[in-house]
Amino acid sequence: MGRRADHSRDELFELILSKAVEVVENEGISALTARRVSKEVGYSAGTIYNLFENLDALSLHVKAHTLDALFNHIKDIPQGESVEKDILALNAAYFNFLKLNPNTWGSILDRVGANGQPLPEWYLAKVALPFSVIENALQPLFDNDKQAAEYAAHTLWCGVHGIAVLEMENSLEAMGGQDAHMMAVYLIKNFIRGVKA
Amino acid sequence: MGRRADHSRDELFELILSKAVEVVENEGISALTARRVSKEVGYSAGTIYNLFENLDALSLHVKAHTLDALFNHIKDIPQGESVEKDILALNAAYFNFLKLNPNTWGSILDRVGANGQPLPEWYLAKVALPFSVIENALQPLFDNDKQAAEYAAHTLWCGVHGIAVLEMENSLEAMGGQDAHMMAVYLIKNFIRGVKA
DNA sequence: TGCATAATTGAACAATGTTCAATATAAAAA
DNA sequence: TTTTTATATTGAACATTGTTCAATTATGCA
Repeated sequence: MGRRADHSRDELFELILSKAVEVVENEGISALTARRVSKEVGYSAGTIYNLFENLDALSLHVKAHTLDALFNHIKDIPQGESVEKDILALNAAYFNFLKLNPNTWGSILDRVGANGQPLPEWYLAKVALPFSVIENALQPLFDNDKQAAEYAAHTLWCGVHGIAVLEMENSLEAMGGQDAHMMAVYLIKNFIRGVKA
Repeated sequence: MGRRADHSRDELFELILSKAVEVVENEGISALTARRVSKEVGYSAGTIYNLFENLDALSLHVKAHTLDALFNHIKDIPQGESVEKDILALNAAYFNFLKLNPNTWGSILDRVGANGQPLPEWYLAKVALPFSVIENALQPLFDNDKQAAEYAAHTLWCGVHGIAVLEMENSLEAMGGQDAHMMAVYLIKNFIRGVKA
């Protein structure tokens, strides 16, 4: 078959990406294969390679989509109470997102940067967005020192991320099956108290 | 070829495992294939399946080996100064280990528990060992409350782990390329100060 | 020595990512 | 409208993967 009138190049890009997201949401990143996506889209496997350099590129876009969704999920959380309450609200929203999206969020952990290539700028920018929300919430602790708030936000949220990662891979089983959300609460409370002290 | 006198069953198990570790150390987990390991060992690929249920089982043993190595790397770090100094010494050793063993440590993150199966008990026990070292170091902060020290150790070290994870996948690039070790120091100091307060 | 047991092989299968010559269609030119 | 050009799409093909298993061969024992 030759050129179709079905979709423009951009439409096809979005179509493939949306079907890929759907597959990952429903069945996890391991189900994301060229033939599987092509079947969902109604094109042959080769067509995918016309729009994405390779499968890694496609899965990177799926991950980017998840980062967008996470950002949208936390960016409008009501803020303005105490720093601790604000951060804990973001934390709750974060773990809520993970519970709602185990497969897509799990895909973020899979083989990121494992191909040796550095992550592209546009992707790193999406990684940074959720962190910026935390930074804003922490800012009052640091007066007008943006650098300090940024550093604290990065540090604290990497920590929260670590708890989520270990939960995701079922390693929290090794520690009496503690609840990840509550562990994060404990980490946050003590971190903030330490910063204040 | 039939049964050889070269190795006993146990010897062959260890031989395969040690070659697998070697491959992962040198080239990363993605180089761990049945044919590759079998070539290193001098047996056919089928033989591996005589000793390991499948490749996931082999790679789980490789990861377990890494956990052992990590535990051995930190278990004799001198302790007995202040809690903060003790923990920071462990932290330094931890990041030193990661720097020395990027491929094997990176393999720990790869697809753990992604097959849907729960992790076996013997593996979870190895995950728990390094945490117990942290627990001992934190104990003085909690008098004789072992539960509290354990919970704090789990929480804090999951946090440190998270920083290490993001560094490993090059995502710290998204935050101005901060030094992971120093971020962990910052997290630890504030956490301990918070617990003390 | 011969037999039973078990270990080892290697071919085979299905599935994967990826490439690319052939082809069919749409757009442009005549 | 007809012809030409350009390009999107296919599907077969290749290399590599995990995994299985009948056939084979070596070992330990009777």
